[in-house]
Amino acid sequence: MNRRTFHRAPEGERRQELIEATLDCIAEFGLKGATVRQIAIRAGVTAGLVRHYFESKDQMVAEAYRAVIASLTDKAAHVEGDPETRLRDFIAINLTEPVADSRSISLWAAFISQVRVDPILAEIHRDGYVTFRNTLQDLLADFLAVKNKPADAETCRAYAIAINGLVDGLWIEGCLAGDLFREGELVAIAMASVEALLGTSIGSEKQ
Amino acid sequence: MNRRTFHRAPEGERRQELIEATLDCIAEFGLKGATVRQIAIRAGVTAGLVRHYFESKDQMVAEAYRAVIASLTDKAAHVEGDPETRLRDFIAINLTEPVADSRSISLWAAFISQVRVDPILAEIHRDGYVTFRNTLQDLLADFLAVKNKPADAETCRAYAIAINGLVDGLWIEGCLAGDLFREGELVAIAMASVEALLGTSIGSEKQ
DNA sequence: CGCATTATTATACGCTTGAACAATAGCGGC
DNA sequence: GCCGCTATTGTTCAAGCGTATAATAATGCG
Repeated sequence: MNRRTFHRAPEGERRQELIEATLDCIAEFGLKGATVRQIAIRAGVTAGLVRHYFESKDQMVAEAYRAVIASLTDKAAHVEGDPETRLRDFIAINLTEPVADSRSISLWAAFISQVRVDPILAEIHRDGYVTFRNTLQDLLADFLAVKNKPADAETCRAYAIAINGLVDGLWIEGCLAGDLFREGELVAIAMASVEALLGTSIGSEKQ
Repeated sequence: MNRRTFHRAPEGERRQELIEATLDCIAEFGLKGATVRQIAIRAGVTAGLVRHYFESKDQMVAEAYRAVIASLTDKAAHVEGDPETRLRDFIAINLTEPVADSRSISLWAAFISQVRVDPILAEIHRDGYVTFRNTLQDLLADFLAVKNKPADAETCRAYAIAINGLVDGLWIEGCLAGDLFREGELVAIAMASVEALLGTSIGSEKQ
């Protein structure tokens, strides 16, 4: 009756492994397929360990949601360069892998479907959404200023809502039916659409 | 030990009730909370009855997904009038209740998160998406023809992708954070955006 | 009205779930 | 090199899952 050998992982590392395993299971089997046992197998540990790192499975799932939102927003929030470049990069990043792929949207959708059910997830979601749209709104304000266009708060708000919607919608199309589009087609359509919306070139032909 | 009294429902009716109850449970408790027992309670019957109407729970859920897609697409697919009116109505319908509300997106997201997992749901999804985008593409072709604008297939395709993305994205924003917008704001932004994208008035100021 | 049909209830079964807990193996400090 | 600490294992438990099935009440037909 021998017990398995194992190694004691450094504190934060094992937590991160468990969160990653949670996301893998949700993406592969859906929320209801992401059981404590399945997650433990994926992480290469036994089920009991989950409760050593997290107060409950629900808490682990909530932290996994934070990780998903971070992966979807971090890259786009850290674009650099002049406003025009940043706007172009913002669009391109959100419509290209790894942000735009079927795993991302499976994870996103799994959590969104729980937002109405679980107030904790709802709060995490709201924070992420507001941050994302504010990032875009600031970016647009800088861009319009450079282009000598009206950049009052109300105008920027409307543009941010529209472009946020456009990017989100194209992101979904790309994630769910990527095979229906040609290479680079979605990014090109997004660039052209944003230029039409803002009535200004964003230099997308330079790309 | 008395047995409950009950009434024998006409064939199709009880099926419909069970599907509605399934959707109610998914919206309220999430996919994993939509158990056979919970669904039966919601429908006012006992759990055993489910298997009298459906081969399995999975089959019932798949039919429920078909019902969701129908509820999201039927109204918009049956707009009437001249092309300009149809385009306006198409946009307005998709961004107004009952299509745009938090229950709709919870249901939609719950199923989307399973599309990668379940091939049957994937097929239902694909059919719905293609139909929806083709409806929009045909509508745009009619509209552009009336406006004496270029309406070749490639142009219509690009416009359909962009506007479909825009409408989907605004739909999500409205569903998930309706309280962040003023009454009619999303529809107004959508109309203005579509006009900018197409470079043509769609008569939205008449509304 | 009585009978056959079947929609519906009620109960049971085997399995999986999240959680609890005692036993133990790895590891850092001395 | 041993020892104490604790991260990890392995087992157990009650609850809930989807499904199967037998009993029964409602309904339509002669």
